[in-house]
Amino acid sequence: MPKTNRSNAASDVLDTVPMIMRIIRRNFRARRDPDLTLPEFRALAFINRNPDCALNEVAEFVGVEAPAASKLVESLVQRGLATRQADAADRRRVQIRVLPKGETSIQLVREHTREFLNEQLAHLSPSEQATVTEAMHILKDAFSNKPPAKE
Amino acid sequence: MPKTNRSNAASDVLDTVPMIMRIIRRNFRARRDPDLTLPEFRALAFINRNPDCALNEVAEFVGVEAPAASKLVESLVQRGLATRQADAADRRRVQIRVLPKGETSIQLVREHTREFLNEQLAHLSPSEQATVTEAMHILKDAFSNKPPAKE
DNA sequence: TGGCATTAGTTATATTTGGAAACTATTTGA
DNA sequence: TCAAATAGTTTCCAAATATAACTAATGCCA
Repeated sequence: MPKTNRSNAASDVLDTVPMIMRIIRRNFRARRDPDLTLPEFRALAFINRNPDCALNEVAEFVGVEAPAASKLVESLVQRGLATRQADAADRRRVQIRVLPKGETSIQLVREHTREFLNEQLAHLSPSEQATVTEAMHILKDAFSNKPPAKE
Repeated sequence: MPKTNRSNAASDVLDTVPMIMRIIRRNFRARRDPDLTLPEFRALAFINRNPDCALNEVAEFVGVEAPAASKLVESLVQRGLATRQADAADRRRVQIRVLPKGETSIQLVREHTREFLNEQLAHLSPSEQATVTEAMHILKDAFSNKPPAKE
């Protein structure tokens, strides 16, 4: 049985991370590329992180069924943001990739958000910034070392 | 204005927070109350944080227009998760509240997520946990002290 | 090898969802 | 007191999504 209480890092993460995420999302909504819906942006970002990914992976990540993902990717392809080609090894699969145009589109948004966060964190002291940086690295390791929680 | 930070806390936050959020959301999706959609859950959580809030506040938070929010809240009310009563001071407004049933529904999900995070962070050393906790408090302050992003 | 089951993705159809506009009720304010 | 404004709801329509059916490719194993 897992121990509870104390000042519990998990509770702090659960309080704080969604809060920051809401703020990021609000900022995103205000500044987003007007002809890129949020699911489209999310799909594009996922594909960018996972080059040559399959359609069902995109579907799972965005949280929609295969047909919706198919149309979503289709529209990205139509607009020259991504490509979709049959996998040579298994010709049922498609390999989806982000094209330079799509990449710049993502990075633009990302840069906006980064600047926004920078403003928000500008008033922190150097030691506070160092603590934040250190914590982020700790968390990144903690979560990427054990990505899937099996059951 | 202090530009150009070396190891840039903002970049670290931007790398890490969305990643954790994706993991939280995947966990949520796997365990969520099957008859509570994600917008419904988000609305309920918002109402819980903001008792007696108005409809347009819910709408803005969830990111939909008023009619959609109206239907959403209606469905919460129908299922006994929330109440909606006219504000005595201004009878055009509604005051929305979470009912005990809705509250337990939220807290159940929250508790699941907290346990999940706890597992993920269980392997951190006490000093690492302390760093995380400290960073979370720093970030919470940084973001709640300056909620509106000026231009 | 042949043939059947499975898998990935697309197309077709139906349902649901969400938005704009119109409407009701209430408040403001001139 | 009446016009304008505001909060929310209802109506109606367009867009988004799911389910089901379909195509094509692969795996399996007899």
